[in-house]
Amino acid sequence: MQRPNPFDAQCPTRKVLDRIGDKWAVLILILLEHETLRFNELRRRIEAISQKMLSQTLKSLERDGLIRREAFPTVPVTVEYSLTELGRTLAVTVDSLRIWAETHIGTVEAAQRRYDRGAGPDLAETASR
Amino acid sequence: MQRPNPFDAQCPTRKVLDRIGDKWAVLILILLEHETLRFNELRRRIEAISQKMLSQTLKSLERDGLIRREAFPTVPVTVEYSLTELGRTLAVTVDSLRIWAETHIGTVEAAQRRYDRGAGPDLAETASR
DNA sequence: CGGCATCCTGGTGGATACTG
DNA sequence: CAGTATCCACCAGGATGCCG
Repeated sequence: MQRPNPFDAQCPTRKVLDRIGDKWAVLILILLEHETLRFNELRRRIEAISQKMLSQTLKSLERDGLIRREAFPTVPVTVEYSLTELGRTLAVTVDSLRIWAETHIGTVEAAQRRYDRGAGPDLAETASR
Repeated sequence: MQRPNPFDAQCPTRKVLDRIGDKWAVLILILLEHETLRFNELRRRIEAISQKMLSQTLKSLERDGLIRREAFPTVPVTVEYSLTELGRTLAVTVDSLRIWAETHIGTVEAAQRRYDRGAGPDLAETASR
């Protein structure tokens, strides 16, 4: 079988990458990694997410088999979201991104300030050829 | 110092996460992980990216200190892009995402088909409380 | 509580043309 | 070759209102 090529726009692997590209999805995966949460609990935890985006993101994560949705017929209704086994493996991987971000945020911000200060940071770039 | 909280919209860590959320950025990092490339080479490799998005993405990656841009005064001008040390560490992390995607794409697609088939996949969801 | 339907806007990104 | 500049269409996503 041929190796998936994420640089091809049609590649299914690219679709997965796009899904991860969704920042809300990433945050939800990280949150659910350690506990089961209800809809409004998620809403409160993720500052500034609209309920539209939350419900939309939850639905596609469920469709992808990454999270499990359980509804309990209480009044009012109670709905719990948790990771599936598959989701758990992705959450671990994604969490390493969060860790990278937390670790290197300082370096990145310093680079940004340097870049913003001088339009031409390094003059060594005019090497001969 | 207080732990960065990516669920707070203002958190700088979230900004990094958002950057990774950019699918083009991810693809560029992966491409540059193993070789230095010129502008139009990148353009050819990443199917369907517009030159606007490419140049825009390259610029912000450079600003973040993740890639290095070197221009050579040949005619016509030659520009090479490569990863910085910082960029290399991120590329490694991001690459694990690509691997996850390639590994589990089959499972995800199966889950999607199951979900799309029956609107109510599992009936066990009506547990008592 | 946990959503869905509708409406509406701003900003993302494509297409095109031009330049050093 | 490696971009920048301009214009513009589209739709992601916020706001609001309603419902089981």
